[in-house]
Amino acid sequence: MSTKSDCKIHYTDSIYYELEQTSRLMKKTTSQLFVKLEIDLTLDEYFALDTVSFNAGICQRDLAKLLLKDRANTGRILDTLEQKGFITRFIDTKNNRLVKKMGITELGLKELSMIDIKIDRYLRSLTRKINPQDVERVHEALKSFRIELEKVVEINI
Amino acid sequence: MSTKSDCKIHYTDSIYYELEQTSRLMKKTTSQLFVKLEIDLTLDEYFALDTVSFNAGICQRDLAKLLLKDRANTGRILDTLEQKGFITRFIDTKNNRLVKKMGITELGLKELSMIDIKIDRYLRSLTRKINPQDVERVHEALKSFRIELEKVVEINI
DNA sequence: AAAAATATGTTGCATTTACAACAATATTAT
DNA sequence: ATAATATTGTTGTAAATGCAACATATTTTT
Repeated sequence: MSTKSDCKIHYTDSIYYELEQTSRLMKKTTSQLFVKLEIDLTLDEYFALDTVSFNAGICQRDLAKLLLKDRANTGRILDTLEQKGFITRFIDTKNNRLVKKMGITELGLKELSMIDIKIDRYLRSLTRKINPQDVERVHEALKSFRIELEKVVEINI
Repeated sequence: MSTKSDCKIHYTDSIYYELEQTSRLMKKTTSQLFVKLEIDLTLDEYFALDTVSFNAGICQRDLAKLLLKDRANTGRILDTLEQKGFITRFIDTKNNRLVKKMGITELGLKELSMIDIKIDRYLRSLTRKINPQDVERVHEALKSFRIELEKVVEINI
């Protein structure tokens, strides 16, 4: 029979759980924010647009790696962004191979800065309640942990 | 025009991103492990079974809160665990309300300890490569960050 | 030169997920 | 006492996700 005094580490006490929960909380907060501010991009579309904006001429696969999505999903997100006129896609070559590169449009830039202005106020009110140094400490700790983890896990995108 | 010298904090530099990426990596590692070890529970089923095992008599909604899933999903996961004979469900009352409580079965306990033995070896080989103190530091930092976050976000389960 | 392997993007599909609507019951307010 | 509200679990549904298979094109191997 199992009791709370087990020596075994249970799921809810693991770092796995803490990561999952924190990640979900962040997603939920930001998602609720997007609804409240009447932003008509999904979170993923916004992240993609932001990432394209300062990686001009990136190809889909490289973007997929940055966004942590597979190629199929990334393509679909880009489809909607292109259809909304926020990015343009064009065929080019990378290492002598045909790839689809992309860039942000004027309309996309306008949309992006509009969203950034909208959420900036809210994000600041959030970080006012949470000590920025704590956030930075977690961020740094997470990053080195993640980099170690990447050495162990095999990912194919 | 946006360049890499923007003062704006981009998605891929945010703590949000780091959380998402680390969380995904952990999930992928563990998921690959389950396949390799030929464990025929999904990750979520395993987490549910583990959590039920030391929260005997918990009701579905409370379990949903622990598992960070909504009630619908939690119910479906429990359906499969019950169908496989790893848990039993029974009607009881909590605060004078009818609820579905549950407990782990003998078969479930056997399955759980079998899985635990299987993955223990691998998890130890993982933590051997990553400094346990670093892991613990990240874990603690994450936890306090998450608790602060919970005060800000509204969740309804 | 031919064959095998690799890189890139797309399509199809099955799974997971969240959200809303619902049913049943119990509590609280009027 | 009746109506309104709240709690719990289930069902339906639309969206997101990841994986495998495919189509093309290029590089590497034989």
